[in-house]
Amino acid sequence: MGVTQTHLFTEEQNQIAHLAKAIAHPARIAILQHLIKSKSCINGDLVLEIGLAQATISQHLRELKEAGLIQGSIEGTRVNYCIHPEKWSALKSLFQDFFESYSDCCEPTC
Amino acid sequence: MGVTQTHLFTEEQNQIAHLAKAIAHPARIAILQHLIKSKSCINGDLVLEIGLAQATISQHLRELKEAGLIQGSIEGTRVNYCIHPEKWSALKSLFQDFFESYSDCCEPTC
DNA sequence: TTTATTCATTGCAATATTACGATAAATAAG
DNA sequence: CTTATTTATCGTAATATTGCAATGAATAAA
Repeated sequence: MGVTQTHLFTEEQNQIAHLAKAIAHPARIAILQHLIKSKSCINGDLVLEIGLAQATISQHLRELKEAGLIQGSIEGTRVNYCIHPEKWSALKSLFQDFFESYSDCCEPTC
Repeated sequence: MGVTQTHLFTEEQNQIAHLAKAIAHPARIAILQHLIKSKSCINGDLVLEIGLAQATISQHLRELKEAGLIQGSIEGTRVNYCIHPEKWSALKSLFQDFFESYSDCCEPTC
């Protein structure tokens, strides 16, 4: 137990849940918002901006990278992280479709 | 440790993260999709539809209820669960704004 | 070369999540 | 009243997440 039974669900259900999990932490939202605001930014900025330890930020960045939402390019001793445009679009579409599958079709009956 | 430092983040960041967490499990996505499809439905249906144990489904339903995304009304021995329309709208708006804060403003620089 | 800077990784502790059997609570059916 | 049926809750085990200090790896600066 303690492990999600992904085989019980559709590809789409797992995909939505997986991407939701990637953004299911305020630090990761803060990171994404900061990347959006400053277009591209370096890891050190984030440690100052957010009050978490460097190791913790690095871990959150890795999770976002593994989900495909951001990408990083090495620039000397620094790393330039930014939003992955295509993946962001895909995320947006996936969630939009999911959210609209309700408002399109349904009226509450209880 | 192991506890999220919510005080470091804005209300909005915590809100988005919290709602993302509520839908960050394929079983909960499956439940929401089923509620959407069948407009209103009972718990027992979900146990059959999804392959998880009754106690597990009940737990997921509670999490969705705590996030405000669904509501349940007792009907005999059964409970009629359905999407909470206002909360669903709020969720949709919150995420839409978040997603569009990127595509509105930014071109990748790396 | 030596030293500093930046970021990733490792290892660990605390806590949260996922899943389920067992059981309780409430109503319906007999 | 007795017996299902349905759902919630409790307890527990397995695993995942969060956070950080310490350390490593790589480049830049001196």
